[in-house]
Amino acid sequence: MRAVPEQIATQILEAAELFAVRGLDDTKMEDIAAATGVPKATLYYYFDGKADILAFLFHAVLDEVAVAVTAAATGPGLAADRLRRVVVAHLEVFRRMPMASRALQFDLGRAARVPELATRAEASFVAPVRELLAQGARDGSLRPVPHPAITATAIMGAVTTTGMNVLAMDSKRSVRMVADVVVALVLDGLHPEGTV
Amino acid sequence: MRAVPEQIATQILEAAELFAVRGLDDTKMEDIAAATGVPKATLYYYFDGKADILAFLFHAVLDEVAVAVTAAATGPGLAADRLRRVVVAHLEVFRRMPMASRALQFDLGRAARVPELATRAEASFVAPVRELLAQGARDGSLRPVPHPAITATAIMGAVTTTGMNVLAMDSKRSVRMVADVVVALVLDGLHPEGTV
DNA sequence: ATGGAGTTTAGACTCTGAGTGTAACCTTGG
DNA sequence: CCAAGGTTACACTCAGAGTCTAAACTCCAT
Repeated sequence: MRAVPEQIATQILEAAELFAVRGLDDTKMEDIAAATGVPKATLYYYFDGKADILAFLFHAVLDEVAVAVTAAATGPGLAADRLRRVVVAHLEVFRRMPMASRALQFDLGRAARVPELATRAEASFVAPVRELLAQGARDGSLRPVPHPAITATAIMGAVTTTGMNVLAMDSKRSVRMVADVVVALVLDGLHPEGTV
Repeated sequence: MRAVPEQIATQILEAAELFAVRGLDDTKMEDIAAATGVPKATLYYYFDGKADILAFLFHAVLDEVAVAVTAAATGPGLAADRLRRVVVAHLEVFRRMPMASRALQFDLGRAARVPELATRAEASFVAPVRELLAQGARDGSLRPVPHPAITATAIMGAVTTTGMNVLAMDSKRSVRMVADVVVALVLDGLHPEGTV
């Protein structure tokens, strides 16, 4: 993949809906050319193929997540507060880039096969949350957990699944409300008050 | 899709690894024929095409989940105990059918596009858990939540993501241990003891 | 201005692989 | 023994990804 000009990058992002609703396979290069206004030959000039265009899109989403999550995770305050802000920040990406998020979910397998993308997904969310769990155990704002990596994975699953199924699919739900539900689950659990 | 003979069904299940590691597109009908020992023409006799074979595989996984989760959800005991058993039952499927689970995750988009499969996935997990949340609020074993559907979605995300990334990918982790971690997160939350 | 390097595009081409169609062969119950 | 339906080989069509070529254009640096 060559350095992609601004103009083309924007077009691709805006055409994310193509991939989101039909998936990579049912999207012809000519469809992409038509939707973006970038001729097929030019697309091949910049990208190594159809999958490479998708990878570019995923890259953009994961960058967005990485930046937002890192900022939230390394900000001020107790670990528990930062964890809340991490969840909100991640969920906001689903609202900001619903189509690209859906495309990512849609062709997840293809993304996972590009090792760099899988690593980046891990680094964008699981690693920061795992670190936050350790800090929370230290500053007393979070209960120590026996397997932070697995707990972090579970939290990521809760966030991405709600982000995907609720925020990216239905623009009427507010990010704040969904975040409150997820944060309440993750921090308070489901046991009735005073039972823990 | 015609009624698939036992023999062929078993072969397909066993060949799930093909789809799990390469995805549907990079798997040729000839690959499937070679892996299963079922000639290409015979595959086309029983299935409506490549995607239909994948749908059959997904069907098998979701049936497994639906049966296990329903049994756990409708068993005896308080809602909180049943919720724990639901999580364990669901996670056990990832261990029992790791390759088919990975295939499902891999080509998730394709599955979601087949409406019947999407509905079935919803009915297999989200609906029972949502119902359990309502029962738990009644029997006092679970805290009432403002948006049970979203909470149920978040729980499903936590379970499927850990099942996928931990159990289906790495056979060394025990289902019991992973289930304990997820259940602790979902029931107790991360707040330190006595804070809630 | 001129030449060269890189960008952009059209269009024709190759090649892979999904899916079809046909006909042969086999198996089994009546 | 026949008929119906299961099973298979093989040859075929067709869509679409990706390649190649060459022309046109842009933007410098000399």
